[in-house]
Amino acid sequence: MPKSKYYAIYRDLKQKIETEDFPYQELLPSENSLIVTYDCSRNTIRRAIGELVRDGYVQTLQGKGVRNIFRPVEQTSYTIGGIESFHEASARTHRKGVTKVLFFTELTADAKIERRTGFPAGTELYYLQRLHYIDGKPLILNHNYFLKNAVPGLTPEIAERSIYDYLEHTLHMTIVNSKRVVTVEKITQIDEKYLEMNADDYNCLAVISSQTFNSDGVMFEYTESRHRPDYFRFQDNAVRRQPETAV
Amino acid sequence: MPKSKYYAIYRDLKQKIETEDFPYQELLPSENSLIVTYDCSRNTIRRAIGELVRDGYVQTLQGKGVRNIFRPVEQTSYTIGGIESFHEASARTHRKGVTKVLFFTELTADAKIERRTGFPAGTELYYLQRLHYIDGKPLILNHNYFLKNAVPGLTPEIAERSIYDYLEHTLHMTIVNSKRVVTVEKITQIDEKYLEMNADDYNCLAVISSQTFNSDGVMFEYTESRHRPDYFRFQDNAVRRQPETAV
DNA sequence: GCCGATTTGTCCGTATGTATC
DNA sequence: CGATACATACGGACAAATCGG
Repeated sequence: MPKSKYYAIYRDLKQKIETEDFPYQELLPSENSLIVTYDCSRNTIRRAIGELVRDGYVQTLQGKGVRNIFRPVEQTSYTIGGIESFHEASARTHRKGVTKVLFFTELTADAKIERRTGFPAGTELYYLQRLHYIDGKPLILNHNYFLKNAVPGLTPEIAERSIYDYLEHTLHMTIVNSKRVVTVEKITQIDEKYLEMNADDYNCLAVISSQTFNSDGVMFEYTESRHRPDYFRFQDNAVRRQPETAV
Repeated sequence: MPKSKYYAIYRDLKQKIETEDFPYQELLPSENSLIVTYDCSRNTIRRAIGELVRDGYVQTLQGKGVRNIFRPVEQTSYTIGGIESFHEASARTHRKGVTKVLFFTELTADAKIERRTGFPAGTELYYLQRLHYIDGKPLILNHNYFLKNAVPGLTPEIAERSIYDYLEHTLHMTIVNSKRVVTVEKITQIDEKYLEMNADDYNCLAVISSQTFNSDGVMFEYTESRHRPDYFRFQDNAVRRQPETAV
């Protein structure tokens, strides 16, 4: 948990915005007054505010101030920008998350797996299929590929609990970043069966493919998360930069 | 166009990474040496590097350095994090983008539109449907709602060229941020007709709903972009923050 | 295991530019 | 025009992580 000063200020401001201590559409206190409030430097305040901008909580306006534009939103969403395990996400949204391991094996990557995952052919991997239930409903079917020598000792029991917890707290791995792509794909018979869908209804689902890297710069995980479309929702806040071609 | 020093350094480093002036998986020159190279302060370098982290180009490792993890990727993607008009996006990816206006009208929001868009009932709006072609194929069907009094004088002719260009260069509006949600929805007859799809094949499509705000803090646009699933691709780079519940 | 050099992370203070009112 | 507010940039100090001797 980041215990830095800017992060504490960021969380405090964020919470004040969420609880409407700062009114919607109004300007927050100026940077200079926040400096006094939090007894810190200008840079530290600006850094906290910068995070809030990325979150879509506020917009900064040169010469005017910082406006609160936060609106509460359905919490079923997967928010972009951060990496979260399934268990962390369900805890954050106060839902009951359960994971069932459908399949667990070791295998060696071939040409087909290389194309799909990016792991070179010949790499030794763990491959597993897991089904995630939220409030009792099977909503996400995961295909995970883990680099065997980066994740030694993985077992179905661990996979049922939390792999990220195992990686971070037992193996002391540092997870750094994850490149993700959202696409829409045709449903397969496997999807239909486990996600309890009917191809006469929706015949597609939302797929998040991700390549995750640790602090050694190695991609240790490739995952394809297949989401039931009627419960899928992915959020983002984009900030406008003046285009290169502008006057 | 941001002409600040940090931004110039950011672009220079980015370009050097893309052209492999810095080798993949290796560390970039240290901050101290970059300070000499670019004749600037440490903060300025750090800011440029921070942007590269957000882009997923590099990862920073305390005590070690900054590692290049950039891999070239298909350019059909919509990248997250920035706001781009359709014309800007097709220029960036060197594709031929054409827009056709299917429908253009003025209307007043009712309860149904309020639920869908967030514009209060009674608000006067422009409503338009536009079809975007990429390299001759109709790939995106847009439903746009614009706040009439924020976007006066909008015409079908402008909508065929570029509305954002009109907003920024004629009306001198400053577009600030956009809240977006990606979902998967059932195809409609309209989609089927204009996107030249067949519901026996894919019966869903990817939908990006966005609420866009200007520097007065008013939401002036609600748009629903309906994408042909076989050409849809949305990219993201996520950075791991240590979870709150960590030891 | 320890120490020192290197490198990134956090924080502070200050100065100047630019937009708003 | 002046006061206020955010944006950019500089320089310095110390902490924390890494690595080699």
